[in-house]
Order: sequence, then C-alpha cells, then structure tokens
Amino acid sequence: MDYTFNAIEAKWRQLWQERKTYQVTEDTTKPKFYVLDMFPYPSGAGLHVGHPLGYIASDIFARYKRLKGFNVLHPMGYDSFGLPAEQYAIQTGQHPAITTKENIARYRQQLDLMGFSFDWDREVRTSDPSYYKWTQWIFKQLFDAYYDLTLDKATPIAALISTFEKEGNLNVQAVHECQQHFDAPTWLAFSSAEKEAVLQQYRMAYLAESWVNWCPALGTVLANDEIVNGVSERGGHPVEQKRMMQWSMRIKAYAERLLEGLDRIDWTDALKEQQRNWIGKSKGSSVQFAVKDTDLQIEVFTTRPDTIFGVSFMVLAPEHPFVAQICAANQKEEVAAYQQQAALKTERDRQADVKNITGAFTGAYALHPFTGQEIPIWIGDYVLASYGTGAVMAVPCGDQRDYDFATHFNLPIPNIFADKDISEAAYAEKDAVIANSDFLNGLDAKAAMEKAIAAIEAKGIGQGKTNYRLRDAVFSRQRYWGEPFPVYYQDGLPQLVADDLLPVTLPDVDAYLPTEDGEPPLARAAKEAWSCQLGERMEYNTMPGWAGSSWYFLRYMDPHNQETFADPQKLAYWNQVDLYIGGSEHATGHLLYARFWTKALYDLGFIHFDEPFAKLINQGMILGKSAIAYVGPDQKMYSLDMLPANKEGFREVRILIDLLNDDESIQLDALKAWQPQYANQEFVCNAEGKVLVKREVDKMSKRWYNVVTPDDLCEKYGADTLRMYEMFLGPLEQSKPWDTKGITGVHGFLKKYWRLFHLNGQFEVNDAQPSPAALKTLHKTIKKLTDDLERFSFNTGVSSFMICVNELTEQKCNNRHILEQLTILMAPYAPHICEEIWSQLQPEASSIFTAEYPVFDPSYLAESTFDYPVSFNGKMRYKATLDLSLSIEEVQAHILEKPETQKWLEGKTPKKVIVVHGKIVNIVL
RNA sequence: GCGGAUGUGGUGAAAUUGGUAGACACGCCAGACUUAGGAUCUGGUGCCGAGAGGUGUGCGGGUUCGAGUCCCUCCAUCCGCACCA
Repeated sequence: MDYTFNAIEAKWRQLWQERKTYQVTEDTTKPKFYVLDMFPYPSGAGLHVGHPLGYIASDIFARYKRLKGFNVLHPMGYDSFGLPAEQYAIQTGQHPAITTKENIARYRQQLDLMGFSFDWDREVRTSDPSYYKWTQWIFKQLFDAYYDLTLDKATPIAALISTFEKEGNLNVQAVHECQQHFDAPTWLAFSSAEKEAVLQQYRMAYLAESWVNWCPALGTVLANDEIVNGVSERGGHPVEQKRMMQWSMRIKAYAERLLEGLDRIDWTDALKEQQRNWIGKSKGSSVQFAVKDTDLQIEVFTTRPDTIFGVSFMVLAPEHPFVAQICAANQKEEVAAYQQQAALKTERDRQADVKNITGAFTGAYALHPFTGQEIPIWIGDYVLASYGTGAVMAVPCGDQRDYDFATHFNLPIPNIFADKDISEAAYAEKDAVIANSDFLNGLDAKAAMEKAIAAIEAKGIGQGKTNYRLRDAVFSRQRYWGEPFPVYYQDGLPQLVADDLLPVTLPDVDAYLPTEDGEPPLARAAKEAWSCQLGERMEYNTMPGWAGSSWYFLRYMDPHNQETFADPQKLAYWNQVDLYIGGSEHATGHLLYARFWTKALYDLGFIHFDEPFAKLINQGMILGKSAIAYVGPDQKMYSLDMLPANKEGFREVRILIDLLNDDESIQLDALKAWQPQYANQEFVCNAEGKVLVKREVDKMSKRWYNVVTPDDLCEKYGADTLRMYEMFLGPLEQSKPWDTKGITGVHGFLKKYWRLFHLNGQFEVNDAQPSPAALKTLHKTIKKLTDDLERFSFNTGVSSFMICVNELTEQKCNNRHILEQLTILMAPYAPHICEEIWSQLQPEASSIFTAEYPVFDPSYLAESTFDYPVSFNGKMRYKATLDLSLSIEEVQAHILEKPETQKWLEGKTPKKVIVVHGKIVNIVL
C-alpha cells in the first residue's frame, strides 16, 4: 500500500475541522500553555515557504504540549489594517475591506493546507469593527490616564483632576510637559479649554504639537520605528521633520520599567539589547547656563558633568526656541540663513552629511556657572532638537564631535585631562585624571562626576538626571485604512465618544486620498457616513498599524465578548503568552508597544501581568535563491560557462526560478513563453547545449522572481514532508537560503516510516513483546526528542526520527507497542500521516492528540560495557570494550596491558594516564 | 563609530556540562533490480597519501591530560543603532 499523502492529508484536514479537534476552552483541571505566533498582515502576494517556518515550529510545540497534558491556547488571526491595501484602493478605487477579505481567504487556504492546529473559532481581525471597538476602548482608557510618579504607575486622570482641585499642580509628581504652575483656585478659575490644555500635558494618550517625521510622498506622519535609514520603511520615501499637532502615546513614562522588565523575560540577548539600545538610557546631569545680558537660562543635558571646566563653547540645535532671542544683530542674517538651510535638509540628508561640519555663531555668550567665563553660543545641526534639551555644552577635549566643531571653526580646545594628549583627537575614555578644573582637580572621572553634580545641585543650576533616547510615540496617521479614533471635537477640544457608541466605524469615502485642504481621507466622509456624529466634527486621523497588534494576544482569550475586551476570569486563566514566535524585525516596534500597552493595562487593573510574552523566539528568515542570467552586448543570453573573461557590456537579468531544470540550466521554451521580451531570445549554449545560470541569495520576493510557495510543495510531497523539511533545514533562529533539493530526503524518510507498517503490502503490526533492541531505540528517541523540543531544537529532532526509523527498519521491527509510541512522538511534526496510522492502530480513538506522550525509561538504555576511546596526547587511536563495572584503576590496568597501547607507547613510559569513567582514556607521553 | 550574532566537508548542518569532530540529510561515486523511474535497495564519500600514517572546526596565540567548545589579538560576513551630548 502506497503512502498516498494527498488523500490522507485532505481527509484529516476535513475531519479535524468537522470534529473541532483543536477547539479549546478554559479547563482548570489542566495546566495551561499559551503558544502564540505573530499574526500576519494578509498581503496580496500570499504566503511563500518562509512565512510558515515559525508557524510550523509553534504548531509542533503546541501539539507537543497538548500531548503532554497541557491545555494549549494556540490561536491565529490577521493584522488586517495597513498600507498596501490602502494603496491598492487608491489605484483601483476598490474598498480596502474587499481586498483584505480576499487576501485573508487566500491566507486561510494556505494555512489550512499546512495542517496547523489553530483554534479558528478564536480568529481575530484587527480591521473588524467588533475587534477595533476594543482598540478604541483601550485608547479611551489611556486618554483618561496619566503617569503618577509617586505610585510609579498609570493612574486614572480623575485622581489628578481631584488633586488639581484641592491643591493645584504644585506638589504633583507625574510625567508631564506642563510648564505652568498653579494652585487650586487658579485651576478652578481656568476655562474648560484651559483645563483641557493642561490635562493634555499629562494624559497617556494626548494631542500635542511636536516634532514628527513627516513623509510627503505617503502624506502621513510616521513613528521612529517606521523609518529605516532615514526613509520610510514602506516605499522608501524621504522623511522630514515637521512640527505638527498629533496624537501621541506617553511611552517615555515607561522607559525605566520597559528596561527593568527585560530582566524578567526569556528573550534573546540580541533582542533585549536592541530594545535597551532603542530606549537609550544615559545618566548625567542637567546644567543651566545663563545667557549674558539676558534673563535666559540655557539648559543642557550632559553625561559628563565631570568635564564642565572643559566647556569652551555651546551649541544649540538650529530649531532651539532661544535662537531668535539671543542672536546678535550683526549675526542675524547668517543665523537665519543657516536655520533655513538646516530646515530644508531631510533627516536623511543630515545623517548622510555627518562629516560635513556646519554651524553659525549667534554672537551671544553664556556665562560659565563656576568660572563666570564668557562662552560663545553657536548653532549647529549636529545638535538635535528632539534629544535632551536641544542644546549642548561643548567639551572639545572630551568629545570628538565637539572637537571637530572646534577645529573647524577655530574655537579653543582647553585640556582638562592630566597626561592625555589631545593634539590629534578628543580623549573620550572615562579613565583620565581631571586637571585645570578648580575643585575637581586630581579626581578620577567617577569621583569628579559625583562632586560636580553635588556642586551643580548646591548652586541650584541643575541636578543629576537620567535621559532616554526613547521618544513618545506618534499615534495618529493621515490614512484611511486604520482604526478611527473614538474622539470628536467640541469647542475645538477633543472629547471621547461614549462607550455605548463604540465602535466608531470607518465611514465610506469617495476617494482614499487627502482632501484638497490637506485633511486626512476621513474628512471626505459625508456626515451620515459616520456611525455617530458628535460635536463640530469627528477626529479625521486614524490609528497607526501598531494599535491593533499591541493587544491582540489578549483578545484571543475571549474573542467574542461583547461586554468587555476579555473576561477577567479568562484573562486570569490564560495569563501571559508562554511562547511567542516571530520575526526580529518587530524588535523596536510591535514588541515594544505591546509591552507598553500591557503595562498600562496592568497599572489600570485590567490584567494581572505586566509583561506580555514570557518567552520569545525569533525565527530566522528564509532567503530565496535568485537565478541570474547574463545578456551580452549582442543581446544574446550566455550560459554561465560561456562567458568571456571580460564581461564588459554584459548585464545581469533575474529570471523566474520555476524556469530552471535541476542542473540549473534554463528551460529555453519556457523562458520564451514567460515574458514577451524573451519571445525571440537567442542563446549562447555550452557544449551540452545548455544555458546555465548563476544562483544568488536574496530576500524571497516576487520582484526577484525567486519565490517558492508552500502550495506547490504540499501538492508534490505533502504538508507533513514540507513541515518536517522546513524544520530539518537548520536551527529555527538561523537565516538560511531555501533549497528544495533536500526535500526528497525527508519525503523518503516518511515513506520509510510508512513502510514499517506496510511490510507486506497492507497495514500490519504484531502484538508480541518488543525486543530489547527496539525498546532501546525507542527510549533513546523519546529522550532525545523531549530534550530537543524543550530547547526548541527542531532540526535535530527530525534527525532523531530518521535515526530511529533507520534502526527499526534494520531490526525489521513491526511491533505494535514500539510503533505506537513512535507515532505519538512524531505526531506533532507530521500530524496527518501519524493521525492516519493512529486510526489504524487505535480505530476507536477520535484523534492521536488525545493520546498520552511516551515516558522515557532509562533502564532500557542501561549498558554493561563501554567502548572506551583510547587517546594518546589527546588523539584518539583505538577503542577498547570494557565492562562498566570496572573501577577507574582497573580500567587503567586493562588499557595499559592492551597490545594497541604498547604499540602506541613505542617503549616509552606514560607520564600520566587519565581515565574518565564511561567517557574516555587519555595517555600522556 | 557603538552594540549583537555567526564563521565546521562540495551543500544544509550535528557535536546539550571542555572528553571519539562531521551525526542526520542533500549531492557525488560504484553497484543491484529494472522493457528509463524524479522508484527502491547495497556500499563508499573531510582533505593529503598506494599504504602506514599525517592533517583538519576563519587566522594567530594562550589555559588544559584533552579545546569546535574557555581566554586574548586579529580577519571576514550578517543584523541592529547611529551626529543621542
């Protein structure tokens, strides 16, 4: 009987669905386990073989845990708001909801083909109103909260308002941007507009004018993590800095807790480092410098207060608000010109221009807080408006950028380090003894740091301070295909839409473009198109892509709840995600935002954990192997081995990899049929009449014509083969190029496994006592498999199955007990074939996934002898079989008597003999 | 520049605590069966060497009876961040 994988897989896909085999409910009699995949954005291209890699791994683990007796939550859904569907809508006029629905259907079909054990009754879609209702609701909670520093947590804003009413904000310890100080009577006298203006500076979700990344090509603002190398992540368009009124999230309030939490979760060091780096904590001090002949104080942040006596000038960001006020009359023109030129540059230009030092002198001077010395104030674009205070005290002897600036503009470079040469470059190490620095002389950096901060604080001109690179996250987008805000405007003030009016659904519009006044697309919606119309107008912005993905793992716990985002008891039962598998590209986006929202929801008492993902694994990317052909100046396509030494005039073209034969030659007729430009292509073939191509590793993508889809492979080899092959490819975390060639090995293995049951053409197992050899093979495999799964080593797991089946085939094992146990072990990896075999072994069972996982018994592996490798000076020379009951001394005596030992000793007396019991013998000559 | 990771056969890789380097598989070579099949089975396969043997985990050094594994220097590749004061 043949292994008819297509029929078997289709049969079980249907039966699992009918029997709801993977449906899960809360069950307090079992320990729970939550295995989560990063849900996909359903793009039009469908899945390629790289996408399911993580899903296969998580599916194997989820099935394994289920067999081990856990109640496993393993859901899937779609991150279905996003830019591609909207851009398709702009081009075609088709509503993004339709595109999205079609893409989801295709994704579902492909996912089903792979035989995943998702509980599809729990599916969520972020673009579904029943889902984004609760995204809007969470936004409301954040709008109605502020960060209380005394309690060190997000707290309902009502508490803050009540404090304002009693005592104003004079004693309030909170994360805010409010410059005003007021007492209770002043607060009470404020108009509602004034009150709201103040509250906006405290709210966790707030509306404020701030520096944002504006992408003119996309017509929207972007968060920092949506910008890669100075251009937009989507589309690669330039991005500029612009001051705009936007919704933001006060994630900065959580900077310290986001750092601290990393110590409590099981993520890779690389990923934790990336987040630490992004949060960018630095310790130092704020210092105020008085501007000569004015009342202004320029505040700077420095990580090196110990070098304060090395300050020889100051530099402000060109956008610094003081620039206009302090600028001397004779410098106005130069400064204005510089400001203008800096504003014209995009962030990318500024970055590309690091070596080009620019700046302008304002003509103003600051006074050194300790020496009273006059310090020239410059502006320069190496100082960023959005970091620290937008101003620096320049210490050229200790900072290379200050050094370069000083050198370029011929400013003094006083040396405050004893015995350090600064004639060529700044000395940035913190190990120099401080000199020429009044009360800091003779101190090392650490002591000087403490003393300097103390002196700064004593003078009342600053204080020890911690600064973070992390900035508040811009939360509004000028796009159509996103969550509408539950916000309207009354007297120009933002107001929340009442809970019973949620969700505010996405209104239909006539076009998916901004209006002529530059308003976002939602401004096009007719009044009646909105699900509710309040105040003067609704909010026209939509939420960013990361809004829905910041909490979806919570909704899976109770996806159909109409009363709340998830039932508290269910939240308490499922708790944290135990295992999260996904790509590392979300390190500073989704993974940070999800942690932030989790902490906020925890603070506000909605959930009982403050870290969402206890363990996280990043699967590596599967790369494609592009096929590159060479077209010569004569327009003929040359075989790789027919290329001249001088390839001048040749160009490389990528061709569809499906057009290749196994020997990497092109199917010429297929190429001609592929694209019109090749219809009459001429070739320069090699001696065998073939045109060979070069293979090169690229990202797997349609544009490189190197995509391999799971569909074709499932058709040809079956999902079980594909699942095991993807795992067999290498360690999960590693990136690796896809090569379909090796798949035959895994497919052959499954056939071999199948043959164990079908020796005589039909299904047959014997019920005799298993042989000791078979038991040993089995238990060796149980141990290896379990160890491998616990450390997520799926590739070695597949090898172990191969070894096991090879050994059982050799032993001609057809024993029921052995084969049943093996089948359970293999079921997580190859669910269809194992389920089919199980239905033969246990016809009354509904599914193999209700079976019990085999238990390892070490007694079957017990050995009485051991083949000692005998090495001389660490080099293995021969093996000696000895009884394991022998003592170390006895082993040594036996070994030394062996003729092989005498041969290798060459008459010498060993200096030393090392015996490790049951491991090795080493003789030192 | 800073931070992280990785370097092992022709290829994907294994070696979990310092203890037989290359498991398992692809590919390749030889053979069997067979009225071509992309089927199955057997044997071989790190490199040098006829063999004995030598040699071998990016380079160089160190610790150790013993190093792919630990330490130091350097090199290469990949990823992240980057005028962050």
